[in-house]
Amino acid sequence: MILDSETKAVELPEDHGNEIRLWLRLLTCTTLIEGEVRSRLRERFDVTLPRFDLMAQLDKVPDGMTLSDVSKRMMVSNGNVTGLVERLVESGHLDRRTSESDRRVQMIRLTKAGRAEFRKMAAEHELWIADIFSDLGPKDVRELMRLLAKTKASAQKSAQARAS
Amino acid sequence: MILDSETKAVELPEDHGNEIRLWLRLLTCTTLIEGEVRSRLRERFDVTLPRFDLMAQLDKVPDGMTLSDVSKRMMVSNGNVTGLVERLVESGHLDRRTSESDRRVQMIRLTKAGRAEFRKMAAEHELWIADIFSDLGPKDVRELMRLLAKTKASAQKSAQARAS
DNA sequence: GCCAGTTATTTGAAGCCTAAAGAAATCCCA
DNA sequence: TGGGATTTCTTTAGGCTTCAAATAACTGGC
Repeated sequence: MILDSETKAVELPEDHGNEIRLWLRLLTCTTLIEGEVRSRLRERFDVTLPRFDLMAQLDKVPDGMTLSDVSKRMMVSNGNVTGLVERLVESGHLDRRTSESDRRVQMIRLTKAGRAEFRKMAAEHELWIADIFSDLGPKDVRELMRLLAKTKASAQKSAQARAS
Repeated sequence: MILDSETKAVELPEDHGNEIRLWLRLLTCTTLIEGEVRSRLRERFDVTLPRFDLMAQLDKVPDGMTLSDVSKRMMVSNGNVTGLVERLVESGHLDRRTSESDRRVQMIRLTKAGRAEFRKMAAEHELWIADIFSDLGPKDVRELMRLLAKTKASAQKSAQARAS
């Protein structure tokens, strides 16, 4: 607590430079890696990152999921998913059908060809990621996981507080 | 080294699950925070994140910089910057002029109004970031900075190796 | 059964983003 | 000094992304 010349409580502007620098560094790392993955996906498989991400979500579930589920998991808007799915259905990677129990709901899943294609891409993708992080030892990886979990929780708390 | 039944060297597919999980967590953190900052900028100042980022780059230099400099610093394409700048000049935040020594080059800088506007936004932005990271202690912040620096270097090395 | 409220998705407008091709200016070196 | 290579920026086509509004289907209470 700091008091001014008339003995009144004063808010001193604190310095948050370290947090800002941390955020910028986090952003730089992600942008760098994301750009690298994006380039390689395009070069190697002529596919975009959002399409790959969507297929990755669907590969985890055999029976497909709803558009809303996808949109929550990918942390993008509903309208975004609509267009993305449309193009992937068009190209034969996805299968889409209206749920019978609730006709508002669209169930989507990978086609056989889509799944095969994805598995092929995922196998290489895994090697790229391993290479990108190859200077980090197992201990570094563990520690980063821990600190990022803490960061995620902190950010969620902050977002939650604002939303309510 | 692993040998198969005929005593020939064999590449065993290694498991890179931890690296993949680390990358996904890194991406989640960034997406979460970026979305939060984006929402707040829109709500509070009706400005987009790319515009804020561009203005942040220009606030650091009094005499402006070239479009190429901006594009390198922001890690986005040249064409992208052209459009962004156009809109910010239109709205009176930026001043743009052709360099006299090299007529290919466009020098851009914040207008007086643009700088004032940015400073106002930046002050609040700093508080948001501080709040978002508020569960991390100073030690956590230092450790994250260190590990992300290492990550960045590793990713750059990998990208460099591919490019050459 | 009906209506108000909620939920799932789509649409539309605007902006962001990339890659690739093109235009203009400069550089460099033979 | 001429001309090919390079650099800087813009343009184009296509796709991604958001927000907000619209549509359609479901749910719960009466």
